[in-house]
Amino acid sequence: MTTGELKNWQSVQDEVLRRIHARQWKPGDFIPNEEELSREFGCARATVNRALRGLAESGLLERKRKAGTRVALSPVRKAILDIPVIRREIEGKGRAYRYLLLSREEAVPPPDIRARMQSEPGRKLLHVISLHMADGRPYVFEDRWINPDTIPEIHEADFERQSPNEWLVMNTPFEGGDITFSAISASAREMTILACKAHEGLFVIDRSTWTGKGVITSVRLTFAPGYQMHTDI
Amino acid sequence: MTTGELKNWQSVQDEVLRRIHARQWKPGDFIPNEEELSREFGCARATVNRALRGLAESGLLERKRKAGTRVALSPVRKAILDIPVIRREIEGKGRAYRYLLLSREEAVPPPDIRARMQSEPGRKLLHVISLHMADGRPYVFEDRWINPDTIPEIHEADFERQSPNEWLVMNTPFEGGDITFSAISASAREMTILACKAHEGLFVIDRSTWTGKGVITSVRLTFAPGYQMHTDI
DNA sequence: CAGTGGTCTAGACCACAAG
DNA sequence: TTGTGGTCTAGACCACTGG
Repeated sequence: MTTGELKNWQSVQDEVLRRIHARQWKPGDFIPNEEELSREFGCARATVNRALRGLAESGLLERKRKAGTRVALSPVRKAILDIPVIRREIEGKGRAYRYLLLSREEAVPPPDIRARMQSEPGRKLLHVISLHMADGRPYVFEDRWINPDTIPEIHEADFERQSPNEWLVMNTPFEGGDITFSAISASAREMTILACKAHEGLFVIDRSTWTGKGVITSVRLTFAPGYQMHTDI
Repeated sequence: MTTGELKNWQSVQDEVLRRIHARQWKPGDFIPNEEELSREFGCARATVNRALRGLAESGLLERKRKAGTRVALSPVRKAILDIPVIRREIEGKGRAYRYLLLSREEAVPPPDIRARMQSEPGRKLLHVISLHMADGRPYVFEDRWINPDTIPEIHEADFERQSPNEWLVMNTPFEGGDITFSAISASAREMTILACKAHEGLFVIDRSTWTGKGVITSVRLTFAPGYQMHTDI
């Protein structure tokens, strides 16, 4: 069967995907090398490379020099989650955003926070607690520690008007970080702030971000009951 | 200041990142076009393109034809989550994997499942419930519906030996799907199966996958207390 | 050692969108 | 209309790795 000329990398990728889904190329099989494919498709090898590279990045193909390219046996699928600013997330759902600063103080952090932020024992950090609301109802509760050493301008920030979440995103391009997703059961504090029932299951995101100068901030976002994080794969 | 010759796309990308982090190029700023940068760095335009394309995909740059390339104002960071087979996830943590089939039957699905799987009213689907254990303790509880119309070979699957999770990954390369993450509070059923206390917060993943023939499967994974999903950004 | 993917190049044309 | 990114090409060399 001839497939005609596939002149762009998208159509090459589509054709490769088609063959995998049609099980013409099965998991574990080696597929022809780039040079052969480029001859078959009537395009340059670079075009085939572009197509296959994408599929390898998404985990569907495994590529090794000398060995060749094979269809992944157990494809590790990758889900891509967008992490927008909370205000945008709420407004994006067509709901009215409101923000409330609950507290702002300098304090010595508890051991777990201190460890995550690699700050010295006894050193005070900025502790900001706030609430984001959608259509007047609590949406997510933000408990954040900020290291002023890595971001001195923080003292000029007005957290009455703008949430630390938004201020930091706009003012400190970070270089790296990590995110942890988990679930907790609502305790008295969450009950009060999020206006939920005792022991409701709550979705939690813990996030830390850093630059070359060290850890900037560590935050726990506790979402109101019913929150869902969704993505396509 | 001269940066010398940057001959590969990685070093070009690093240099661009450096300038953004050093706030030489600030959020909202336009950066020089590809042709200028390629002259400055002493490399081909394609090399600059490769470097900038990656940064645009990760959300740090915004590129538009004719307009040019600018540093994103509010970078929508993307977290990439690996979704491995559960057995691999457990074994990857150095823990002993065990799998238990709890039930397997043909049944008419409840309305929410039927809607998600786009199956006809009254049509029976395969319903498989199973438990994955790590070091002898419940790890995650798998409640899965499978549409035999889209994957007839399912009847040959031996779910006593291999979990539906693994069987499906190995046997049906899917074309698309969606994932939802949320939290619930443990009810009697979860208490029994996961051996946890009442009302503990549990992490939940709902996932559906499809091919051109329709929805293959829809699964709810309910994780034992303390489960965390982690990634770097 | 040799075969495969990974990358760079110089040049070309195309597609989109701002003015 | 025109400037910018998006892509393709043909060829070249490099880097890794299996045999």
